[in-house]
Amino acid sequence: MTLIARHSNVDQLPPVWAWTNAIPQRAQPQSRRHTPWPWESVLMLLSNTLTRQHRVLQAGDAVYRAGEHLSNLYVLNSGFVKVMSLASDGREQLVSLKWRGDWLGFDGMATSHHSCEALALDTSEVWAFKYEALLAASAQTPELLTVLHEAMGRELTHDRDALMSVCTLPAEARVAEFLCHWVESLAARGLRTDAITLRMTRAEIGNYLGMTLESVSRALSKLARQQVISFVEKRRRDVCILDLKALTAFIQRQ
Amino acid sequence: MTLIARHSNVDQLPPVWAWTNAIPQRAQPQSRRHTPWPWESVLMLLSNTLTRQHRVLQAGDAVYRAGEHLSNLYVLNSGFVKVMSLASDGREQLVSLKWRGDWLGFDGMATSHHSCEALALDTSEVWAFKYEALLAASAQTPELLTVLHEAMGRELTHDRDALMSVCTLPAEARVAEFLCHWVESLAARGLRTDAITLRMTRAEIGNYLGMTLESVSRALSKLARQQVISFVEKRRRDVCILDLKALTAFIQRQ
DNA sequence: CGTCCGCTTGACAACTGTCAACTGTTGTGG
DNA sequence: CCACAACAGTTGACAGTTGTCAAGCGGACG
Repeated sequence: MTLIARHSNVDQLPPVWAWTNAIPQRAQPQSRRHTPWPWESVLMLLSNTLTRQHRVLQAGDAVYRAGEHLSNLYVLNSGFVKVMSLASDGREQLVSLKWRGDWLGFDGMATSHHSCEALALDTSEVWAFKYEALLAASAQTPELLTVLHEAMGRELTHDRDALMSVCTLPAEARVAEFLCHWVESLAARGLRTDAITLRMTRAEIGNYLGMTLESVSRALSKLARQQVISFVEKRRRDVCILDLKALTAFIQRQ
Repeated sequence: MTLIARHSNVDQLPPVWAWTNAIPQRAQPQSRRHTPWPWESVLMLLSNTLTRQHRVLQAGDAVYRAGEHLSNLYVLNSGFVKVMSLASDGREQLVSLKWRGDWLGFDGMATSHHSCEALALDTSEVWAFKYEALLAASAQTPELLTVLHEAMGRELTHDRDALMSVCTLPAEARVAEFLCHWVESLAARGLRTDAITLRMTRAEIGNYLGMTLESVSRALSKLARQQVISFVEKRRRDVCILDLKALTAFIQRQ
């Protein structure tokens, strides 16, 4: 339990946060691509200008389902959500993972009907905003519109990064990048980045990264063998990041 | 020149259109995922509510470049544009192809700086709209905001379809899907769909689909060998769609 | 006319998927 | 409380798709 290694730059831990399982720490230096955004002030802006509806979800519950009419956009206030795209022939694709502060529901804007499903992977809380009300408020408050567009732009950028990843990187590198991106997401929210709790099966990770669950398992085993990561006891979903530099190096070569 | 086969449902050809190389025909039944949108009325709405700046580009010219400040959004009025995402380590990824009526520039909304490059693959004309002016006008005209958001939603949906394609389909199927999608794009614009002019090298197609140029070449050769497509004379970039049903069948099985 | 570039094709190698066996954990019902 | 089934994960052997390398062809263009 206390075997989790800590990065040396953790000099002081802030008070415990209402955040799933993870203990917050000082904000860390950000990566190049994923610059921090003031999601806390965004949440405040939203609370001040709009009425919201809170919704608590258990793991497995859907925020929205494919085909549903787009009536709300959502902001994830706590927990962890996966977004699945469904093809008519039965293929499923995990296209995005969402953390605190992320928006949900943009995939419904093209046709007014959601083209994806958003499923909670952990106990989660979302704030639901009526799409119409959001648009109306945006007309009054340009700041709100900017916030919305920034979020959409980030989603677009993320999807394209994902596409580049599966198109240009070999399987092992994709797994390494997956872990790095997870770390960045935690860092951007001021959470500790020395250990991550994958609340997904190997099959889900594999689907997300375009490979089989066996390849995911092998890649993780190799990273562990090389002391880049380690697992907490027998819990193979709790990953300690032993050497972030080595992990990022894995993305580039091989 | 006249060797191009015609689908039997072409009973009458409308007058020639100012569209690159392709001759328009009756609008065809749309696919499930890519529903038609009234891009012509969108163009009219835009011309009525905003001042626009026309810009003509030659093949190779950039609509915008990565890193540039987001000052305009663009609507492609004619021609053909590719959008490239650039990684800091030099990798390049063709993430999107744009036809008439498509919007360009959303990738800059996350950070106010474009994260991609948009390069003309053919002589093209874009309409540039000041982003600030567009936002201001959207506050006045809700219809305009809806149009904008629909376009962003479509882009998001497209990117996720692309991700699912590279993650779940084998190389040959991806090539077939690429051709099908091209046909759908032509159909959605009322253009003839029996022949398409790829204004891209095999390497560009391969980059787009996450495979090597050799794999693209082999896949196209196989489709031609099976009479699903054919090439116009020696021009290996002009593809006739002989059997659209067989082509879509290629997406599913193998 | 010669070079460069795009494309095709073959031979081979390598990465990754498939199949199978095994372990360990979790949850359920007798 | 235990036996059992179901599920998640790991690992090995093997096969197959796809990448790599190379050669050759033909068109475009100076």
